[in-house]
Amino acid sequence: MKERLQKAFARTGLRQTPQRHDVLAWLVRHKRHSTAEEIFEAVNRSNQRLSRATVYNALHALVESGLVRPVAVEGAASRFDATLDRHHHFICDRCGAIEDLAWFGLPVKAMQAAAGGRAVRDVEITLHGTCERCARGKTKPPPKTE
Amino acid sequence: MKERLQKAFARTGLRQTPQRHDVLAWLVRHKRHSTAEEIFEAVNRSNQRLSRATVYNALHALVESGLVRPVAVEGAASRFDATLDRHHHFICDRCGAIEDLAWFGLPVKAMQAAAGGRAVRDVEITLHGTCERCARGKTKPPPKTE
DNA sequence: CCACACTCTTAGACTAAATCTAAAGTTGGA
DNA sequence: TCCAACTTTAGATTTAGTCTAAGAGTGTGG
Repeated sequence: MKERLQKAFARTGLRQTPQRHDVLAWLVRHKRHSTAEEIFEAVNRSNQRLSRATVYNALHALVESGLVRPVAVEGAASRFDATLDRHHHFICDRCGAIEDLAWFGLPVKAMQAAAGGRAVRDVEITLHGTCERCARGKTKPPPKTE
Repeated sequence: MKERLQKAFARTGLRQTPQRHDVLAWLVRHKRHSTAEEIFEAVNRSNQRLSRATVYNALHALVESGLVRPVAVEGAASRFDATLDRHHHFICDRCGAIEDLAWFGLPVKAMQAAAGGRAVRDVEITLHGTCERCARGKTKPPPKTE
């Protein structure tokens, strides 16, 4: 694990500070999609002491170098995701949970046609719907009677 | 136009207040992807006087009823998008511009396989890369030399 | 091994986005 | 008309994220 992170840092040329290491390690270890605040608390709780600003700095550096990906969630604190493996996301309308989905390919031709002259670096796919827990009625049903 | 909005409201059963109308009208008329703040200023500038909270209320009601879609942008105020027509999005890494792309279909089977038992309501696709303006060097190049 | 330049981290102030609250205004149905 | 439910309002409040200035860490040339 240590080595995996070492390599990741080496590969991207990003200087590895203890703080950056801890942030990335947390994201790799915990597959949920944490907010900056959660990471801040979690890492501080364990060993290292690091400031809020450092969490943001580290996250930005990691995103910049591609080791971490921001998961865009509307109307809430953004979440982050170590992406040493490719995957898509599913967000539940009702409870807001973010789940990982297996990677599936895209219609590259159609996509490039739509993109026109733009240089595409990455594609982000998010499915929205109802997660299995919510579908089973584990959470309160939507207020609409209709 | 008026009628189009009328119909949209009727279709969803959402009560049409002047404020909601104005917010939706702005989004339909201006194809850029506005923030709540922009809408607040724009609508107030013209005719109606409406409070910040109302803009948020209206946007949430509209999103709820499907007339408007939030465009999740990490690390910035969320933007909104009247979607009476289907399309995807492109976000420029460098300048942050959000552009609409022509709709293209997805590999439905693979997608459903990845989704497993989850009920999918919608799919959101966002391409990331460099927009044409930035590619032409109209903005400062990235600091990396590498 | 030291000095210097550079990068990173820190605490806390600050800004901006979004929500909450309590009161007043609308609306439609009985 | 009257009532109950819903909507809007202004402004306070909460929360996310950035900024700043000072200090610590790192690495390279001497």
